[in-house]
Amino acid sequence: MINVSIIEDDKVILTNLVRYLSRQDDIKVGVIADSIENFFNKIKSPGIKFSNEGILLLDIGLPGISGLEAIPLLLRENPNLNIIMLTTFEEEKIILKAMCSGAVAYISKRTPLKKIVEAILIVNDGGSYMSPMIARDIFNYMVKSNAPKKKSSFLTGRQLEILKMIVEGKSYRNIAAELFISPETVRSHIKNIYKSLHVNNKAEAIGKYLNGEV
Amino acid sequence: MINVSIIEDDKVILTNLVRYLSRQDDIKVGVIADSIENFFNKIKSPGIKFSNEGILLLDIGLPGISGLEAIPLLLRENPNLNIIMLTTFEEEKIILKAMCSGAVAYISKRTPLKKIVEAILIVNDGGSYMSPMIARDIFNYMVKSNAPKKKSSFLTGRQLEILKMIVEGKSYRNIAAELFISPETVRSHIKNIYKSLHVNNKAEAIGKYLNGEV
DNA sequence: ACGAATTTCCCCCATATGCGGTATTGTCTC
DNA sequence: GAGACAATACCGCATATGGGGGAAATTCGT
Repeated sequence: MINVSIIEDDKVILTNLVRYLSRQDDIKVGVIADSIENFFNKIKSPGIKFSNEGILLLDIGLPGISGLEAIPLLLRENPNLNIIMLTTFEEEKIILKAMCSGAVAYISKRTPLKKIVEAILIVNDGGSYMSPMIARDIFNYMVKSNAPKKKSSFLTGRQLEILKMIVEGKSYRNIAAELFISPETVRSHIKNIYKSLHVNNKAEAIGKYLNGEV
Repeated sequence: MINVSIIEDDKVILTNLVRYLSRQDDIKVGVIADSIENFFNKIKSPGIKFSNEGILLLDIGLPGISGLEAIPLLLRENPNLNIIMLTTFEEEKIILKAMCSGAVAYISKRTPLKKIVEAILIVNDGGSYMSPMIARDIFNYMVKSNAPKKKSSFLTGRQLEILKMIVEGKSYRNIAAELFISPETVRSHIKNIYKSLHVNNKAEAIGKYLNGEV
């Protein structure tokens, strides 16, 4: 039995959700609220028992504290809560922010109720659900954030190999041993790496590497 | 009608896929191959027509050139190709790499054929499909890379201050000068930082810092 | 096949870094 | 007021690192 709580300010959507979810065999509708404040009041009141290990359907556009802002608050109190964001906005930035805040799934309110139930089951199973358009946005984001990194790479294969080992914290000596070359050679390579990257010490080189500037 | 090509070295899986996909109304099976090399040969041979605007199901673990390595090659020639990765490995790193390389969807081979067709339709529609477990991995990745700033911070304010300067590539001497303290003090702090972080050189400390582990 | 680029190796020398100690001062807590 | 800890500072020593050279072998591109 999956305990599903809901925070949603739109009466119509909320009613439909509660009605539909109540009919599902494996789902038990828990606390329902129309705002974050309201929700916190309810779960603190003695009459209501809130399962803090279940699933929370959370509207992103709430009056007062927004759903987005509420994610960290909710997770701090209930770290095992699985939050599924509900929203009408499928904008990339909001999605990314929600994901980074700790929500585990993201569903458009236009999604049929049946799919929402499916998402709940998936999340309960340790998975994560994304509407296809949202998934595509995320893919695009990932591609975007990684594609323009290939611009540079002034470095030769050997140099890159050695730089990686530097980043891993290996000493010249270790690198030399691992590559079966002389430490002097390693030093030479590193001098050249520094010249190519326009840096003059390990720290900056590592910084550039880890920032994808290599 | 969606044109779906397939590169997959496992005969059984390939046969099943082709048979099942052929039966679908909206799908036309295009070029099939068991390796990247084979695929390129086929699409270059005059007898075979390859729709470079369709969908390509691409196995990630191919002999010779791997599916992962092939993504950029394929996309360079056919920028409008939608690549769906097929794989048995649902490891986070591979997924991220595939996504970053330009694949638009990622499906486990364990996924039922019906779901694979669903994914093809979604991708054809401009969306993106991810198996739930993969989606969860991605969420976790996003969260990890942005949220966990609270976890650690074993470091005192002064230590953190100094670590930041280390990361910026400053020498002990520079740091000392900037903080109006003795270089010896800086050395002391750094010794303590290393102890706290369980590292024993700059490189590892910088790595931890830039990976958000501090 | 020739030159460019890459990879390999060595020298010297100054400084930086890592690790082992020890010690003083102030602050905070119990 | 004892104990813990942060911040300050110092010493010595071994190794690591950065910068300056030079030079041979190998691979690569055209």
